[in-house]
Amino acid sequence: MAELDITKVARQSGVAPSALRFYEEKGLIASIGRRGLRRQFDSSVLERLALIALGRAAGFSLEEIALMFAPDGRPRIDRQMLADRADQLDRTIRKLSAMREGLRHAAVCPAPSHMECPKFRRILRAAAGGALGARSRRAPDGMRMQTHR
Amino acid sequence: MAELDITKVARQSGVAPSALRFYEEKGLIASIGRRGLRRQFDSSVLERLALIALGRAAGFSLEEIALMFAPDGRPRIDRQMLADRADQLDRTIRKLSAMREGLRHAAVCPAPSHMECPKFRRILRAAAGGALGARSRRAPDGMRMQTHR
DNA sequence: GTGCCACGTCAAGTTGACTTGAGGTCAAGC
DNA sequence: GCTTGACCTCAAGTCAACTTGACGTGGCAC
Repeated sequence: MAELDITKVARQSGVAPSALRFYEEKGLIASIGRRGLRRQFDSSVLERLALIALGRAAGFSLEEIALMFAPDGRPRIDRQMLADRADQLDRTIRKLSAMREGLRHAAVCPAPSHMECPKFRRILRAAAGGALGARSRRAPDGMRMQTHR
Repeated sequence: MAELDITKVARQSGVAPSALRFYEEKGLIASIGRRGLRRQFDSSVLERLALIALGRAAGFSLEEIALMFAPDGRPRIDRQMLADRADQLDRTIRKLSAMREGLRHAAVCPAPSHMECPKFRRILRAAAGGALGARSRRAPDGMRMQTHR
């Protein structure tokens, strides 16, 4: 395994150096040493970062992800937790699919105002019942994709 | 349309009073007046809150949602924006579906460690290419569902 | 008429995941 | 040998969407 400095890791992983330092501080990754001041990483860190990205994309927090790594550094992923998260993801996907259909309809709906469209109102009720009604359960943070910044 | 005070609106919508005040401050909802100090709302605010919830669930920020209401208070939803968001949602759904399959497989995978499973590694590469690789495009905030707070 | 309490305001705090800024250090090129 | 520039540390700032706290007020029950 080759050694990479933080800049190379950043370039190859797409993770900002500041984020890499942050991850190290949180124990999510570990540098293998220093060359002078500079952190050196084993190239396996790239795989680790991919795993972290996977976890984040699946909705785990960094803290939860940290718990998935055993002290020896190898992944120690709780299979039940994975199954639970898969189910949760499944529910989310269903909700988003409904949402997508709603948006798609609203985009082409001939009603002068969306509020006058029965289908839109139905979706609205579903959203009110689904996104909010689930009793103290927050709506997903959403799928913000860095539109403008 | 009946008048509701903030407590009733909170109860019926599931939105906390502090959040309702916050929404009013942001111009997302408007109170119809006061009874003494207390805000009174037209019952149509419930529909509005549902619309806000729908927008949030679809991934719009409060700011974006605010722009969807015309000054007269009626929804002024940009159909192109909806179509765009539907497409974005679609991409997100695809990504999450892949993720779900990955999790589901990992949960039952017989390999002693996930890193030794070719399928898991394939998913990992896909995640690295999808969630991170899209060049300066952030991974979705995720589908955190308030597990433990 | 008067006390209570749920409202009100406004500023500040919270959370997660980072980024930014100030000030310091060191490996390498000239 | 000295400058340079990319890295270092540590604290503080950012962003979104609210919540919390401190302190004030007025409608309603008694």
